[in-house]
Amino acid sequence: MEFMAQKLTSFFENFLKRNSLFTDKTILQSNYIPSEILHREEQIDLLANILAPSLKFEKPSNVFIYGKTGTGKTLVAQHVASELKKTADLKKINLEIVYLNCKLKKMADTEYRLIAELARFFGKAIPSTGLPTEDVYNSFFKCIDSKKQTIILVLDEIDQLVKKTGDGIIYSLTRMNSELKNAQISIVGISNDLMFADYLDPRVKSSLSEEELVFPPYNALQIQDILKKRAVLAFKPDVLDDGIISKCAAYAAREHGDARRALELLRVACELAERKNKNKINMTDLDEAQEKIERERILDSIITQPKQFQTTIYAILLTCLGKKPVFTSDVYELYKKVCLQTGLRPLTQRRIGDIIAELDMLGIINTKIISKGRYGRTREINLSIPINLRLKIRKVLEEELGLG
DNA sequence: AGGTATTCACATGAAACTATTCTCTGAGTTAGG
DNA sequence: TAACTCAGAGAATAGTTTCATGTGAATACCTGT
Repeated sequence: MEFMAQKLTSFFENFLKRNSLFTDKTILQSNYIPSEILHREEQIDLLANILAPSLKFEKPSNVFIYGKTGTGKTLVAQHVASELKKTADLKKINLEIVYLNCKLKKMADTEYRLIAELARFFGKAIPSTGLPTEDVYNSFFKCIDSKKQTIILVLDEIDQLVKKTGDGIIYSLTRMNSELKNAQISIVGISNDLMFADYLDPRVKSSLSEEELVFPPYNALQIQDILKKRAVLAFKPDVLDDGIISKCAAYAAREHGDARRALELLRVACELAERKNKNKINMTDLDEAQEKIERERILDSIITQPKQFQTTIYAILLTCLGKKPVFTSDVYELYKKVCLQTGLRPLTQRRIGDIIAELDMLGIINTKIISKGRYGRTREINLSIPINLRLKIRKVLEEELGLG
C-alpha cells in the first residue's frame, strides 16, 4: 500500500515535470475557429457578397451551401456571419444572425423546436412542449416584426431536419417574408448531402437555393497547409518528425478530404506520444492514433445506444461468429432468444429491420440488400468491427445487458 | 433452348397506437374583506 | 371576489405495432422448333 502510494506520487510528480509536446491543445480541437481560413477564399468572398446587402437593408438571397463533412462549411459560414454582425453593430444596423444546428437532439431537430429556438433567441420564453406549433409561429412572427430588421438564419445540417420532418418548415419560413411588414428573413442552409436538393419540393428548392455554394473536398496539399498552420501554433517546435504532416494529410485526403479528421488524428497521435514520454511524434504514433480513434468511435457509439439496439448488435455479433452470410431472419431469431434471457420485451421483425438499417448508418455494421431469387430478398449483414475488437465489445455488451 | 410468369422472404411505406412530458383552461375551493 | 388548486383536454415527440405494398432474380412453366 505504502509502496503503491509512493509510486503514484512519483508518477504525478513526473507527469508535472514532463514537458508537454503541446503549447496549446485547443488549436487542434474541432470547435476552434482559426483567425484565417485557408483555401476557402473564394467561398468566403461569395458568401460575403451574397449576404452584404443586409447592411443596406435589402434582403439577401437565400443561400444553399453544400459539401462533404470537414470541408469548412460551418467554419466559413460562422466566420462570415460574425464579421457581418460586427460591421452591422458598428454601423448601428438592425441585423440578427441566428445559427442553429438542426442535428442536435432536443434543440432544433423538429419544426416545433426550430421555431421555438428562434423565438427564444429573440427573448420569448417558449416551453419545450405543450403548445401548438401554430402559437409558437405567431409568437415568433410578432416578435420579429415588431421592428425593422434583417434576420439571417443559418441552418446547419438542414438535410437532417428535412429528412426527418419534411420541407414544410422551409416553405413556411420563406413564405413568411411576404407577410412580414417590417422585418425580413434570409436563410442560409448548410448540408452534407449533395443529393439533398432532390428531396425538396421544387418550389421550396427554388426559393431556398437562390444562390448555391459548393465546398469541394480539400486535396492532400491543402490539408497539409491547414495542418502546418495549426501545428505551428499548437505544438512546440521540432515535435513533428518529417513526413508526419504529409502522412496525416494523405490519410485524410483519402477520406474525402476531411480536414477535421486530419486534425483529430494529429492531436491524438501527439497525445499518445506524450503519454509514452517521447519528445517527438513518429509514424507509429500516427498508426496507433488511427486505430485508437476508430476503436473509440465504435465503442462509444455502441455504449450510447439504447438497450434494444445493443441487444440487436449483440445478436448480430453472435450470429456473425457462426456462418458466413448472415441475414435479417437469422439475426431476428437469435435476437428473440437473447430477449428471453434478458427479460426484454422482443420487438417485431419490422422494427428490428429498421434498427439494423440504422446500425448500418452508424457504421457499426455493413449491409447489402440481396435477392436470393426464388428464396426471397433480404439484407446480408456484415460486422464492420475489426476482429481484434469484437471480443471486447461482446464483453461490454454482455455487461450492459446483464448476461452471464 | 428460350422466353415468361411465379414466388419467396423480406424491404419499405404509411398510419395508427402508446406513453411521457408539459401547457392551457375552466370548474371548484379557499381565504380575506 | 380575487387567488389558488387541480383535473381534464390537448400538443409534441419518441418508439413501436399493424397493415399494405413493393421488389429482384432463381425457379417453374410454357412454347415452338
